[in-house]
Amino acid sequence: MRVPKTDLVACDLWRELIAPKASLMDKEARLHGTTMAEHPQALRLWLRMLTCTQLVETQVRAGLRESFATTLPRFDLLAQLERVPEGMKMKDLSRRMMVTGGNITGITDQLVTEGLVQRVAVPDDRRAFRVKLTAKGRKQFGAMARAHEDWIVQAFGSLSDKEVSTLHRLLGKVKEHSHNTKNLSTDTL
Amino acid sequence: MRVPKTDLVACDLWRELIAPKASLMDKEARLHGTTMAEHPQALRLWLRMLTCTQLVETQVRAGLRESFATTLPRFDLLAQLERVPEGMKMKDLSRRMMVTGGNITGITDQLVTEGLVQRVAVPDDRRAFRVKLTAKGRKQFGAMARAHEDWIVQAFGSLSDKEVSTLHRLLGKVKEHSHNTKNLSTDTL
DNA sequence: ACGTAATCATTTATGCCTAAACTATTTACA
DNA sequence: TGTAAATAGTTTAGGCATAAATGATTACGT
Repeated sequence: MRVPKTDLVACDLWRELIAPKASLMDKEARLHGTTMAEHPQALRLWLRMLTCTQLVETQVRAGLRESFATTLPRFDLLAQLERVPEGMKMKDLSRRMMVTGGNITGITDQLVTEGLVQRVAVPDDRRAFRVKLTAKGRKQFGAMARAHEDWIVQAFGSLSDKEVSTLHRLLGKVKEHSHNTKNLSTDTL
Repeated sequence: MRVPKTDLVACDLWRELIAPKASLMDKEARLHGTTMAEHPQALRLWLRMLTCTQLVETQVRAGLRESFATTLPRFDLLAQLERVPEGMKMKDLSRRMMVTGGNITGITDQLVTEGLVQRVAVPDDRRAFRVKLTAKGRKQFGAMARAHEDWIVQAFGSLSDKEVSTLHRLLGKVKEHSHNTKNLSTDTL
């Protein structure tokens, strides 16, 4: 984690600083009438969320590296393919993994040289490939997925079932809101 | 947003898949008696959290790039320095930002050539530097911080105050748990 | 004191990730 | 049909991130 990376990035803090600034209502008014009152709370939430993500991600990355000599992006790509026996086009992988196409090219190249996936030509579109797991890839992913699941369960092991589902629900709202507003503001990617 | 990048990384999905596997109690037992019952729920939560983080992070990165021609890691480093007029040692920056020392060296180099920070020798330790903001750096960071705050408030704008504080509290538990267990399992970094 | 160990910063090698430019193909439409 | 636009994938240049090795300095134990 990482994202890691991206540009991940995370500052653990400079939190609980951020002097209380005036003009709270102005900013709130700009935000199509939400009920959010003081911004610093959202900022603190964001920084904490970033920290949590990075902590879990770091552990997962270390596990993948130490136990399987692989990386999180490669694991993620294999995971996409695992339940799609006929494979996926690179463009679809790009969309699903929320990364750029050039990135998919690189990760796929690695997995091809490791013999875990293969590129298959698409009959009716000579531009496109279909990336699919090899038998070796399917076997190797199985072992990684089991370990991965353990790591994640452990990472959230301090929460009750109810707390997990509350988190899941609230983050769902954040996700939907982000998806809805992103096309309006900056149409990146 | 990742983050970044990070090795950030995120797969949006292969979620709501993961066949219900047997041996639930075995794994639960391994987890020092938490109340977590079915793992897939934790996995789904994790993937959603990763997605949310990456969505917000992508927007922040785009904003920093388009509005200020800078990057998230540089912004994060400036943020660390902003409230510490005497500056911080590179080692401290590394710890606070949860990245490796070599990374801090690179980001600091960039900010030095941009004239936003400077390295100052530490009198009683000729190995170390103290990195501090220049006047230009302090001014530039102020503008970025204001915009950044707006973006974050907007990203969480669909949540009520209560929901924000619930999220903050639950993620606090995850964070503490991670901090407590990480030294026991893998002592990375 | 002196030598070993720890610490601070940097360098090197490698990989992920992006944005932007490019190639090749397909689609649309006039 | 022929040309312009869109699409699939790759390439390139640059920044972020890590792990591991190195150099310089300081701390420590005996």
